[in-house]
Amino acid sequence: MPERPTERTGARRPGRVAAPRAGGEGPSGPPAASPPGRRALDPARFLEGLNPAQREAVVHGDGPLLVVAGAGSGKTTVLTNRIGYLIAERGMDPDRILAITFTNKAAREMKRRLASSLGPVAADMWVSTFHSACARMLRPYADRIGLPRSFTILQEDDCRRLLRDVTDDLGFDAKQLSVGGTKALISAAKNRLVGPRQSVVETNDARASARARIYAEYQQRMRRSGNVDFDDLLFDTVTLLRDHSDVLAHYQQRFDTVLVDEYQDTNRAQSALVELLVAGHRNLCCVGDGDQSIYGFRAADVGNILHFAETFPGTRTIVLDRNYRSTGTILDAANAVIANNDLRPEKNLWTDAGVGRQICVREADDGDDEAAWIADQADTLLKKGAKPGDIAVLCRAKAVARPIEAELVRRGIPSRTVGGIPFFERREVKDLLAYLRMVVNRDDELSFRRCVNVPKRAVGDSSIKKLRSFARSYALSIGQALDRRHEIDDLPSQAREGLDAFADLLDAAGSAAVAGGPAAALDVVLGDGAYLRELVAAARDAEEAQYREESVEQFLAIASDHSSIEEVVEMASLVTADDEDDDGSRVLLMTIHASKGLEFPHVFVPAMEEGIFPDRRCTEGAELEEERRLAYVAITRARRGLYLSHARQRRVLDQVRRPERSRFLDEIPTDLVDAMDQPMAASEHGVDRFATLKAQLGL
DNA sequence: GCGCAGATAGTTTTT
DNA sequence: CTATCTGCGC
Repeated sequence: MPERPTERTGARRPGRVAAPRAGGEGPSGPPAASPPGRRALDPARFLEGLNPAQREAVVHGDGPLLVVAGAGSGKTTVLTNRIGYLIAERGMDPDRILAITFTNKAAREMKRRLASSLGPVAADMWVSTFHSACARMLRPYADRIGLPRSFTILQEDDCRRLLRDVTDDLGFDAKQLSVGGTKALISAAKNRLVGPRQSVVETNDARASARARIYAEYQQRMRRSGNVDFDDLLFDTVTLLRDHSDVLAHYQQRFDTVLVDEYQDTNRAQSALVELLVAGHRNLCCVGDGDQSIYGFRAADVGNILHFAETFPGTRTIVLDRNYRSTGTILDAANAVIANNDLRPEKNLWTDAGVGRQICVREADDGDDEAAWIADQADTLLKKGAKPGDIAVLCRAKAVARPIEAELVRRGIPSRTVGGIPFFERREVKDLLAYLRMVVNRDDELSFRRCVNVPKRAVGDSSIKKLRSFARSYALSIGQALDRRHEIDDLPSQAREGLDAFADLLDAAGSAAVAGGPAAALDVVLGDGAYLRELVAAARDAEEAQYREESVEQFLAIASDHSSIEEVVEMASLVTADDEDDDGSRVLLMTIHASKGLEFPHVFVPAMEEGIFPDRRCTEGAELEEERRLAYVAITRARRGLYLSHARQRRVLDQVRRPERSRFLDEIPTDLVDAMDQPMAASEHGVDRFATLKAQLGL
């Protein structure tokens, strides 16, 4: 049976004790056997094994609390233990705690830990990403801001498709106004809480003002079809709370305390949301590290955390700078690199874990040589007893990972690229999702266009165009136009029949969903097998056909796990990362961004070259500092071994380049680096040392 | 309205 | 290099 890509909360799993670090755990009986009821919780449990600073953060009472938590300083422990302590010691109602994380993965991990220390009550807590929390708060009141409550959330590529349409329809040249650029501009505007109107006012140059007009039209069409994009979730929720004091009051009273993880990565919209929610009681605990702010490109504002105490007067600030993760050498390197940034928090990570071994820096001939070297090193580590899951390759950009993965595959080293092809981005899954969306929200024009003729129903582009222009001339949504299709006279009869069949199918799927849930609705959609036949026919080979069929099966399995179509659709929109379990059996390849919050015994960072890392567009000012923070994040993922590499020659965009080694490499003190500046194999495994020496001597 | 082939543009990082 | 788009013939 194929592994399901998602998993719901681990609340029902038998729990382990939330292990406080630093092995001071007595033999005081295993609570694992029966998760304790709330009454039975002993607050002291949440302080066990914590250092003084961590303890202080856990027991802090009312009022704003900022925990500046360096990498590997036990911040997740502090956050979860604080929640446990609030419940156990202060009798706080789990149902009235809002904990916000940045990624689904982090949310899941926190839920898991809470479930194991608190038992079933943990399931009542709101532990979610900003985007999920917003969707949840927004939906019941969506009509207040002119959105149907059945609004659906658009994926990135749907947004782009819509933007392309808008760009064309307004008569702009897509070559001069790239969709990507426009999307970035709109996204930045929304994240700074700038609406279309203000955006038009703010611009002066021609290109930006064209984009502002596109923004306005894009927004209008989104509304008309009952859609929101990711950024709208934040923007609209803030608007809702700002403009509707009764709703604001409701949510302010709903939550007794709010906790936010990774606060350095919040943007203006997110911090505004938090400020609104806690304005009454000011019970807010934010955790973060300015040095790990790596989402500036997504409008994150480090200022949110750097100026936290000014925004919330009376803030208690606690710095966690004792690192429990890495060796002294790795920390020294990280500290040395980040010290080159101007704007940063007051802190320096330290450890008493010992120096550890030196950092290995390898200069490779080219990308292939680099990949071979990494595979060699990984192989050696495995032979010495490391598990594949102890090793991670962290890349600045996804493209860098490809040749490395290929090499690992060639060598038979099990590996997995995290975030490769997300499940919900697969074509067949998107097709089926479009059907579900249409059942929930018939006005969703993009979904309509996606599935109306899949499988073929003789409703081609020109028929869709007629339907759209009919809709436009009567100010109807696409769903209303569909329902009044008989009033359109110039539709070919085949298309007419196709639309009839389509509308009937949606109705049938809708009733099936009411009776038997989302899986039943999908059964109706898949009904006569036409879709599957087409899917298989379109596949290049048998392998692809099977892969696609499996996707459909998996999607059915996911659907049958949910009680309503709405739930499936929302989950699919919000869960983006692929959630396969890491069972430690594979070397992981991922972007540095994706690695935040994780740790590995051995970390490789390839392509440490000017132009790639730092990226060629980010070589000065604030952008360079963000690149440097990224390097800091990468380095601090490593527990024991750190392997940095660069190549003298690299093919980028099919061009051969000869990049300089990254300045970040030169910011690491040379005494921390393997003395020979040669393959790790040299010092670590005697065999290769002679070969290297001989090569150097020209023998 | 459909399907194929060739062109083509796009590549930082993600909820 | 590769997913997506355009244009052409059917």
